[in-house]
Amino acid sequence: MLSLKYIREQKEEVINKLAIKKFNAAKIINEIIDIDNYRKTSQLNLDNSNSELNKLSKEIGNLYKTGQIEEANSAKLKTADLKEDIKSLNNKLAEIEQHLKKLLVLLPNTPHSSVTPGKGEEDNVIIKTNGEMPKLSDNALPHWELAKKYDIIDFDLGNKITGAGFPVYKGKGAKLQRALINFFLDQAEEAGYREIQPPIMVNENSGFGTGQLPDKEGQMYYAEKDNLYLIPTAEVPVTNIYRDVIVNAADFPIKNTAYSPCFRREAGSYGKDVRGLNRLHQFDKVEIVNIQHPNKSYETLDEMVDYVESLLIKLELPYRILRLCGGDLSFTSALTYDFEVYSAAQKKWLEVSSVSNFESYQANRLKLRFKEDGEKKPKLAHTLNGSALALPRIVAALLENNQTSTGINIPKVLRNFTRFNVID
RNA sequence: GGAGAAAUGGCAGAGUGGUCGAAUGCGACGGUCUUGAAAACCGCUGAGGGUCACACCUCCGGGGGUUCGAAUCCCUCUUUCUCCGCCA
Repeated sequence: MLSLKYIREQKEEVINKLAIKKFNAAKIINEIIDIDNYRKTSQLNLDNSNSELNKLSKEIGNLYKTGQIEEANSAKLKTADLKEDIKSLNNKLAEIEQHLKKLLVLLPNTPHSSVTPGKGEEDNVIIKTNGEMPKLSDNALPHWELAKKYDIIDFDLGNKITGAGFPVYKGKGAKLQRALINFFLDQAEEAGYREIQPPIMVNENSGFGTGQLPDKEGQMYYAEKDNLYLIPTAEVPVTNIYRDVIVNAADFPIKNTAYSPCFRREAGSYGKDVRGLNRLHQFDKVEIVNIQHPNKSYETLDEMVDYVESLLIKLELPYRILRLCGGDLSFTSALTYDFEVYSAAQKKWLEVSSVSNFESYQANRLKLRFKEDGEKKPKLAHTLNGSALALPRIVAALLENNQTSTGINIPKVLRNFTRFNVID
């Protein structure tokens, strides 16, 4: 969430910036400021009453010590009203704070200055297109046909065991998954990321910390009995490692990577674009997460973009990079670059990575801070993350783009991992 | 799942009703000494609210209670450890 200080001090700026995200913030912000003022006066009242009670208690203690029992007893009587006040002031303050937080959580992150206005997907800015477009024969098959032909991914079987969107990878299909995961993790390690194997279920606090809760609650699978959520991305557990932590500024940038299965309910997306591997309820992904000093987070974002790009080049896939417009930017992000690969048989661009800077938006929820040299108070750090990469659409593009009459060729960089060169 | 013990600052570890936001040690940081470093010595060292700055207030796992007053007593939840049971 945005910090109160920022909202108070840069009210107009916040309103204008949120307008780029098509969010009308004026009313909420005015309410927030009013409530915060009320909070301050209530806090002051409470503090004064507490202070008075503390003084009285000390006096009573002294009276007892010097044997002035009667005086002590009569002083005690005076505390009753005060205690009553404190109790109700406390309750009131708790209510105010809760209300304030509820409003703060409604505000999305402000976009970076490079973000252009726009309605949605159609207004995203293509900043680069690269790689060779494959030339397929007229009888080229989409990946779901190829998956069946070579018996490597079984959607019907997944449907039987679990339901739609839970495919079963078999034989070389399963090995290809494992190869990609290992390739991505090895690459990340080479780029300086520490490998993490996180829990794939998280509690409510973690879901709140990275911004999935409360607003995206319906997108996560939820185990009611234990009050736990299946993660939609490793971003959630990995970033939450640093919840309530004051990190050492000398440790920046803090780089972690993790492979995890990801679970998404995808409530509300029917029919369109969901064939085959295009949209699943469970999929595999390697995520990279960075924690960085506010002055350097955009440098780091660029590095992450370069890194993701290097993976696509190594996999020999045609790709393009988009800068998301205000209307398509996620609730928590300040700036996001999407990567899409071209899946030649479907003749579609498929999103395979999303690299974002959240600035201090998540950090404020997480209370992830750092101490600057010579400064007394800790400051909020910046968090960033990106997919590097999400597997299913990579697999879709690899299968479609590399199909030949004799089988599907595995890209050279993966052959040490798959230990086969062709799926046939 | 059952029985018992515990949870205190970056870490270790005192503290069983007032003078405790908290001894002591280690670590970190600053300084003296040194060509530099180590050692030694001196100093400093939690977070949040509030203030121009102070004052003041809150926080000793979470929540609730007793009391004029709670790190300390009571209830409850969570977590950790030990023992038993079960088990990949």
